[in-house]
Amino acid sequence: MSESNQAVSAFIERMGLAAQSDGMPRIAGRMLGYFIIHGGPASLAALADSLQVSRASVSTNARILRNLGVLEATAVPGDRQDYYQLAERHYLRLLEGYVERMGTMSTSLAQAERELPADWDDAQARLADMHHFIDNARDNIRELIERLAQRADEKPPQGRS
Amino acid sequence: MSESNQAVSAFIERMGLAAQSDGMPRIAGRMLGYFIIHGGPASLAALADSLQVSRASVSTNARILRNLGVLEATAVPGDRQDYYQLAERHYLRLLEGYVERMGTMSTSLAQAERELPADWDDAQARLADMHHFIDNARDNIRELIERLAQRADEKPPQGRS
DNA sequence: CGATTCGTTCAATCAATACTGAATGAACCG
DNA sequence: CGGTTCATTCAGTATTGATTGAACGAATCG
Repeated sequence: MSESNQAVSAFIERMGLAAQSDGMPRIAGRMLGYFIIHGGPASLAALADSLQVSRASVSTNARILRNLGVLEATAVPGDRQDYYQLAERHYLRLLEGYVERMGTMSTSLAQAERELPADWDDAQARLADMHHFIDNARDNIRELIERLAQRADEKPPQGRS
Repeated sequence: MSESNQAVSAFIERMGLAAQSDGMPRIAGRMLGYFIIHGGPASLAALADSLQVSRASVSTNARILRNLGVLEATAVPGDRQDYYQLAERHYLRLLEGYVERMGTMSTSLAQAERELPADWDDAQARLADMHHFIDNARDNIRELIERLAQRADEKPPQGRS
């Protein structure tokens, strides 16, 4: 029992670090870890209690995850607290985040190509090269997402607690 | 001329922001932007001067980019300064970074599966589900990288300044 | 209604980390 | 060899952004 609890918090903490290196607040990552382990709907109060952070933090980070589409709000009949649970195929959203960042990258490149003198031959070549690559990669990953989402549809995720 | 300079520094700054949202120091991003625009080998002194930052910053960020494989050291005959230039297909390295992070994610999940009680049915299911997805995505992106790297081999990038 | 229980927001605090200047050491030059 | 020019490292500063406690407003219940 103490064994498992140890493993659980280690995992949750690791998720926090991983989130951080992805440019996300650490608490958001830990919350995600919590849900992966404990599943099911959980109230903000329960999260704050379990992760030992303030309710304010839980509230703001819940919103972040909700906006990302990783968490979704749910309701428990007869209880007026807000409950959250993992969104179906929440991990797809992480990839979508990558795709989005590549999108802004792409538009930056396009803008540079437009605004720089056309006879900056070398610069234009490098911009176009990179731009082409990014768009290509983006399309591929997007396609990958759709393929994976579809495959998950065939064998939908199981089991609520 | 003032027009282009304006566009150049805007682009460089944008690259800085993009780098930051990827969890990288802003100056590293700006350096990358510099090289995309100006190409060719550049000395640390030139970078520091052009980007208006200290030599110390340029030095440490150059090492970061070098370790990432985005920049590579080069030499100019008759000049003993250190020169840097963009690595061939530097953008591939960015994707590789994603792949790597997915790798650590994957091992975290594996470890949790191992250390948690096997009869935590729901938790194990969620872990396995996510784990499976991540590995899948990782393989796909890795494959994508190879495909794109290969395609670039056929029509290798042109033009030095 | 009055009291209570929530969730959210906001100002303030705290922690992390990027950046800098000065010091150090290595490589070259006369 | 002294002198010079670099790059790097390190301790300190500054900035950014995450986290918190307190205040507020909305909803529920007796």
